[in-house]
Amino acid sequence: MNKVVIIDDEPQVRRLLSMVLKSRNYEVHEAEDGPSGLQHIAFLRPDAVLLDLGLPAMDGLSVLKRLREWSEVPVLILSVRDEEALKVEALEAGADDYVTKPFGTAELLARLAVIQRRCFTRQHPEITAGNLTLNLLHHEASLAGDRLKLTPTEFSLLHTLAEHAGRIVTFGQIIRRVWPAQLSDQSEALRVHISHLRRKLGTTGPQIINEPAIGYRLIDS
Amino acid sequence: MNKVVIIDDEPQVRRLLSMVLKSRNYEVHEAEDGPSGLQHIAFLRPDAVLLDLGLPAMDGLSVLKRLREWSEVPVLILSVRDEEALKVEALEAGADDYVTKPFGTAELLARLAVIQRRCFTRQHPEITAGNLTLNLLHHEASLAGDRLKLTPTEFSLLHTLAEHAGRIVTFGQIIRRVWPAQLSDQSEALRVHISHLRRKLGTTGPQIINEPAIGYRLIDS
DNA sequence: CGCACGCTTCACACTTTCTTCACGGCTTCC
DNA sequence: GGAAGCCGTGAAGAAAGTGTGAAGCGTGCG
Repeated sequence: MNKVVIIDDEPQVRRLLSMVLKSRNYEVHEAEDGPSGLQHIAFLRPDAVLLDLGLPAMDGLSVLKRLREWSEVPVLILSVRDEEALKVEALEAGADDYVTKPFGTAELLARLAVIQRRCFTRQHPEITAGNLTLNLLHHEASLAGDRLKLTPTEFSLLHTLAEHAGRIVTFGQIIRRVWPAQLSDQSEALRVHISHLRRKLGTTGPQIINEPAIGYRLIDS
Repeated sequence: MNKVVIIDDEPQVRRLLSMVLKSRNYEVHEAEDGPSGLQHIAFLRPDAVLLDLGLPAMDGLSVLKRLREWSEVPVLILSVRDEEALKVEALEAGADDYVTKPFGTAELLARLAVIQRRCFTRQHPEITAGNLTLNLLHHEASLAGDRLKLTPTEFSLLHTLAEHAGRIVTFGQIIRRVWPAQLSDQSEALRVHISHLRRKLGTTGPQIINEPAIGYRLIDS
């Protein structure tokens, strides 16, 4: 059965969603704020998340960003606001789709089905490649037990490579991941960051191999 | 590079989209109606499609349904209409997302990135011919399990041949695929690259057979 | 304000890949 | 058999792509 976590502070919205989804055979779990929502997700490993942007205390965008540090579960954003800026921000932060309240149940279910159509290899909050370990939850990287000091961009870049360790990741894939919705060409910057990463990884850790005109590959050893 | 096909009957919309996407390093191809759009997609195998719902003659929904019979390329719907019924119908027919005109370029790019990221984690498109395997997503080729080190041109060339394994591919077809928008005659270079490929394929893999004055054919060994 | 930090841009040396050229072998056709 | 066209491949220069030090730019902070 499909598990869904709903994060919304309004009980009546949660009840409505819950009813609709249960009638479609979803297993529904509710949370009324960001922190408890994250806990639910970490514990239950749902197949999708419905997230309200307008939460008290910790807003939906922050929840999403935190979530995306360790999980790629499909997220459907719910919001009363119709501001393009917020939509874009949420999409850039890793949301999979966006529904504006009030919404029809048909549209909701259709969009939910779309974002779920992709089946994930569920993600551990930790990635390892050889003697390299990335803790996505805490944004920490360590090499053979020693803590690496990485800048945010470097971490994101290494994350992208490590996630597909051993395989080629194309320049386009990297740039879309590390610099989402950036108009200017980042390939110049990319080379520099690769250079920095290589220095920090040293000769004992995994190596970043260039595949000319295609991309990079992280290999153990 | 990322290939995108735009299907829209309004030239100014195509031009705007084309400009925006080209600045983001997409390779853009335009079509002004459904049938020619489908032809483009079939031939170019783009990484994403932007499809207008309000086309003359064959409407966007029909195009999408036809497309989904044989391709899973990510499709982003463009439409002036804001009817929920139509949105839902398009999403259910297999569209990946939906943007309502007029839209901001930032939102467009963000949504395009999202549906492409989905493609990134999707099942890897692979082509096989005998003991040769081409992973198009990662630009990797392997022969009996061992990875082949191919240059971009060699990969593209082998891709073209493998896609039609067993059948003749003419010089013209090859050159148009491997060197698009190249005016000078590449037949000299083609022979050299074929030579290199043959060496890398060795005697155990598929063989590249010359059909004099016509083209080449890849046959399983 | 001045400083530290991270990101980007630039310059330039270096590496890999692409194209061109040369030449010899092969096939076809008369 | 000979001429003409087609093809394969080594070698070398041209072009494209890559690595890295250093400088410039913006931001946040004491």
